[in-house]
Amino acid sequence: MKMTPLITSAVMHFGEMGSRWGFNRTVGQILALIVLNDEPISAQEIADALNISRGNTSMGLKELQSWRLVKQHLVPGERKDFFIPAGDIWTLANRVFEERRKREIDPTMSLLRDLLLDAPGNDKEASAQHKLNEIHDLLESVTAWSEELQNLGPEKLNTLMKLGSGVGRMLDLKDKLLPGKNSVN
Amino acid sequence: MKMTPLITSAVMHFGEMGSRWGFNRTVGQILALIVLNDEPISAQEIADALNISRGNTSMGLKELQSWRLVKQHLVPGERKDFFIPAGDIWTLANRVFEERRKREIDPTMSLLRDLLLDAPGNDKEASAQHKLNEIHDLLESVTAWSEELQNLGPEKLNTLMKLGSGVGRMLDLKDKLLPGKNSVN
DNA sequence: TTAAACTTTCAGTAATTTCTGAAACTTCAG
DNA sequence: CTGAAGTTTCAGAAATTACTGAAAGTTTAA
Repeated sequence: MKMTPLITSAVMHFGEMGSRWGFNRTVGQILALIVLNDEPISAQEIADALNISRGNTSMGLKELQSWRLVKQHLVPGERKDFFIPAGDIWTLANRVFEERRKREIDPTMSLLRDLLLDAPGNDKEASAQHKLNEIHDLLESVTAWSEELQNLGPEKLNTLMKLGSGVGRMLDLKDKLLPGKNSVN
Repeated sequence: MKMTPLITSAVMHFGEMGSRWGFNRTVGQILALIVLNDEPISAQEIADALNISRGNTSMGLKELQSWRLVKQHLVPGERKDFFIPAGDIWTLANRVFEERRKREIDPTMSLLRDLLLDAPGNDKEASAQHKLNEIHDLLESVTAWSEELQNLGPEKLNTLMKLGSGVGRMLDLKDKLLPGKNSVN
């Protein structure tokens, strides 16, 4: 399980970026190692390759499983657990996206909903509430849309993304062809 | 500058979420306070309202300015600086998005480009490189697309988002109407 | 040019987060 | 059963990140 220089660089980078992506250094490193490795890899091999404690490895793997980024792969004859990525690159990116939405947006939406239920105590509060409402609506649109996009599936999503500036033109086109169909939601 | 209960709750929550959104607790609190406050507010008032040191306040404001989320607002007669949001809610959300892309995606794209330049040393490296390439392409699409969407401007973007599941249907429609126009990029 | 009013910086401290490793637990072959 | 091979947990140590407050810096009115 000696890492090649290329893999080492990538693993180290994913470690450094880890905290910006919502997990910590070792979790990022473990993820990179599992993704870049062609073979299923055991917890012990991971600990050795990254020079981290067995306990830390176990926690990192647990977290990656909670993010649904890696999964266990049981090898028939073997006693120990092996790990592999939970899907292709596209799937993994999606999972990170979704999981982050849950952690970064959902709690705020829920708080905002609560705060908007109370009657404002005075003008200041009324104005603040109005702004909180704007934030809530924005987050709601973004959430709904991201779910929509996920439902499109990889192929269509790719078509849409590759469309580039064509999206703008397409919207115009649609307005001409299907007037009054804006309220699809 | 006594905060009302509503504003206090919101400010505290934005503080707690701060770290998940890419900055720290006080920065989140300061942002919320500036956004929810109708009047421009001075650094000293912020420090008092949040019970944080003047130094910390100054650093937080500096960071928020580097994110282009708040800006100075010079009041004619006054000596001190006042602060206000750098735009409406939509603009602010966009800035956070953009700024995070810079911090979370761009460095990785740049590393991946470098790693893909080297010739693979063996089969393992060749395979890893292939995966890194996939990641690179994915990030590139996402980046390009998010720029595209920003160029659409708020109104069109909103139309697109509100379209909901209509997007899928629209893509089908487009294929029928404009066959062979997929390669807009 | 002075000094009052304000801002920024930064060394040291406090708070938080991550990591280790030993102990407890689980599973299974013999 | 028993113990070997493995995993998980968690209290404390280490590392990182955030915060304070005093000192240095800046600006402007007089």
